[in-house]
Amino acid sequence: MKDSKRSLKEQKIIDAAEKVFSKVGFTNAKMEDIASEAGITKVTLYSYFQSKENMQLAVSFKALSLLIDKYYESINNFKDKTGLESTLAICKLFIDFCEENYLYSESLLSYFELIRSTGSGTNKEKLTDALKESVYFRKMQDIQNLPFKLTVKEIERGQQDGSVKEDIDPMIATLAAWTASIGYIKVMSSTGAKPLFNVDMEVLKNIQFKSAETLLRKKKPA
Amino acid sequence: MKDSKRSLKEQKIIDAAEKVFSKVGFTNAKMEDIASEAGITKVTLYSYFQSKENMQLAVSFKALSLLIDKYYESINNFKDKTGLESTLAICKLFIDFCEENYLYSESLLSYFELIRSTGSGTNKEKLTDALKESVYFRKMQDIQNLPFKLTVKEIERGQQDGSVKEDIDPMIATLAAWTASIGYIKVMSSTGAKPLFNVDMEVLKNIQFKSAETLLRKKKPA
Amino acid sequence: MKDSKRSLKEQKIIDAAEKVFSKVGFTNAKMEDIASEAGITKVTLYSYFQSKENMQLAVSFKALSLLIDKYYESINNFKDKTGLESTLAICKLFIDFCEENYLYSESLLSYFELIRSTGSGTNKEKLTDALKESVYFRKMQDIQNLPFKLTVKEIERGQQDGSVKEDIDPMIATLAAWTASIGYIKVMSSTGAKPLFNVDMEVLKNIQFKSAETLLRKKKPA
Amino acid sequence: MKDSKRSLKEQKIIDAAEKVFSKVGFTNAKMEDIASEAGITKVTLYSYFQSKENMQLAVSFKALSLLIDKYYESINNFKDKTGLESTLAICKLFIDFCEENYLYSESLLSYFELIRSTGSGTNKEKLTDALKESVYFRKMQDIQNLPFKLTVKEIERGQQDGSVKEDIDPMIATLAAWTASIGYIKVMSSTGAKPLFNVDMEVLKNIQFKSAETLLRKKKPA
DNA sequence: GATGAATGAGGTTTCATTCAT
DNA sequence: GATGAATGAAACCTCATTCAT
Repeated sequence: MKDSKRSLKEQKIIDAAEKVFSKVGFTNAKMEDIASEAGITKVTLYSYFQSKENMQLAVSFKALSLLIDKYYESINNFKDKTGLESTLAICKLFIDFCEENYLYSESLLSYFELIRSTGSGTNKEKLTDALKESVYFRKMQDIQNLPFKLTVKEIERGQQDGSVKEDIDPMIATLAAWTASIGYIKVMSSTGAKPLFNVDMEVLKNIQFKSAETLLRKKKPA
Repeated sequence: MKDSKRSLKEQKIIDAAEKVFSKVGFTNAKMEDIASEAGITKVTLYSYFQSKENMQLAVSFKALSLLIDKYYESINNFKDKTGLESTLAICKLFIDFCEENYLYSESLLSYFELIRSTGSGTNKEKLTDALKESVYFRKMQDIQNLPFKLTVKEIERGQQDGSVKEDIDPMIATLAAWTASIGYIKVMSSTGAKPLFNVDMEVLKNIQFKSAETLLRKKKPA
Repeated sequence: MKDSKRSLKEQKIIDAAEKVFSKVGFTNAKMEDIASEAGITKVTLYSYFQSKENMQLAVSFKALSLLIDKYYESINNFKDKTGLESTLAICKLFIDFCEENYLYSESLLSYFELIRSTGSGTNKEKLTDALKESVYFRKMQDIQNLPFKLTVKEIERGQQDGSVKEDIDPMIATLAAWTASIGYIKVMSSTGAKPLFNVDMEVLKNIQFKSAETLLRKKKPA
Repeated sequence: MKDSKRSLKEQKIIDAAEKVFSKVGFTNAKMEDIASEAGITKVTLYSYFQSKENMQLAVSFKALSLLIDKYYESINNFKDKTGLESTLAICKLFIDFCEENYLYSESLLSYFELIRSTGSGTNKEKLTDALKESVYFRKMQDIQNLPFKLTVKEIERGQQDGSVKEDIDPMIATLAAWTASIGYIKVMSSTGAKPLFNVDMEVLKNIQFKSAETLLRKKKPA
């Protein structure tokens, strides 16, 4: 099969996987169902993805790729604005992205949890050789830090153009923003976007958002 | 068997389950292994916990119970301090608790993700009748909101004693703090507490913590 | 416990077992159910009967004892009649006995199938040492041939009083009668005494019965 | 898999089951053992036969099919002989068949006992829906009456060609013959074909056989 | 002796993954 | 490359039997 054709089919399978993962969650998803959703058989599925976990990696990769594209796009759109504005735009973008694609945010999280095993004493087993050799795993390794790097760059730009505090480490700020977003997503996802305790989740989102701004914005000199 | 004795054994089993879950993760954990870790057979295990998922609920319940106990203790210790101090202590406590017991934080998260299904159209299947009827599920339902309620109460106390801003809704503040903590935990757990991009996670924790304080603390009148 | 008391309880248990065996069959019968039917616990049950199979032996023994009692009674009632009449009475008695107590006929059959293992190459395993040592097994061995012997004796009496053919071996005749009865019982039990193919089972019984008579009755000299 | 291939494998499994059932009896037979005897795994076994009971039905079906084939063959061989001769040949065939294949005779008996539940108040539970829906159960229902029908037809032929009494209901005669055979088989199987009380079982068989002949044969007019 | 709990054995099921064609 | 069948691992379940108190 021509590469392009194979690639097309691969996308179709990933789409099917997303559909199934979204509906029943990764654990409950059956390879059989993904295959039939993609209009192929299980074995063909396996010729594209060597394992179920690999499949999830593919989804993670798609998620991260999409996210990075959006980052680039946003950064480009804000290239004439301040670094702070660009950084905040990125933060908002990330939260919105996760909110709109719960599956993607879960995939990303699960990926970062997966690689956590490396080095630490426990559950090293999770990261099998088979996995490490997977195409998508290597693809992920290549881009996994990009979102952070891009954000760092914008914060640094902000520090240069005077919109962002100078006494904050850009990497720390990036992680702080990431952290706040992840937290919001997790809490939000646990509630299914329904008001929790009568609290409109939008209000909560804004608070997290403001909090990031507070962290970054340079106070105007009196 | 006397209730107390059965309860004791139940605890022993939960301990075994925690050990196994911690080592290999919930998905990879084998009932057989949990049983032998607890020094019993699989069948006996099933006579205590109707399913593997039930077992996880038991761990979640233990986690939440422990957490709530700590909440009460902290609140009691801070009863002569301001509401703000008590609230911040609770926040710290939560983060520390999760950090020290990754398994517990995961269990809690998985529980909240589980109940997310109720009402929302998708993945309702996850919440089977069998699960709903489980003792631990009902126990969880009884206490799941307590941490929030306790936090709200302390914030309200802070508003009365003048240590906490009056223009903030206590519930929203609680969720915001919870959100920040969850985010930190998730990110931390993805890294295994190793420095991420050369950033000491303790610094990140402090930022999240400060952020909560900023949200709550009433500015001193000039 | 006094022997008499123990014996009484034993009977109560056997009664319970019979009830349960009759309702769901030996294989589907649960020790638990037998115990609760007898108003005791499973372990107590085991203190009376070392195994489920032993229990069936007890039922078999009760069945055979009852049958033998009836044989003696009938033989006594017919002691002034011819040997043929007495023999036929016994045959009828056996069929009626089995018909009225399907469970008993099954128990007897299963006992004879059980002992079949002795000596023959296959399924020797069935007859475990534990079983051989069982009280009821030994009791059965003591009386298992009595019905045959009693029948043989009546046939011999018939040969002496001229009512039964002299050229027939009494043991063979006995077995033939036994065989016909067993066949009838088996077929009957497969149909639950409902007409089979519109044939009234009573007619069938009579045929079997006549057949036995034909086999035995000495033709009157012309 | 082609139907023929699947069917072939099914036969292989049934053969394995027969071997195991014969050796240790249905109750003691382990699915695992049947599987390994058939050179497959337990799961594959289950993909062919939904349950152990189903497997027994399959054996019953094979037994009945074989028997029916023999019936047809015999009837064909005797088509130029009298109806009586053909009928007696069938009777002999049945007895020989059971004698040579104890497992088959047991299977048939157990099948007829199984369906006995229908209608009668007790032990209806035995006949679960799952069983009723089994392919082999339905197959059995389709052919279960064939042996009787074929026998009836031969008896009727005998009545027409003057070899069989006219005053006997063919169905009753059929059942009588069946009954005698079953009885013989049961008694024989209880003894393992060893002489019982020093009686050669062959003699007994002959008696049963003669008895059938007596029942059927028309007396020659003087 | 009586009891509740535990055990061992094996039937049944589901599913990711692999094999043979 | 695609397919139906098979495998292995493990969840889950029932029940006769035994243990500990």
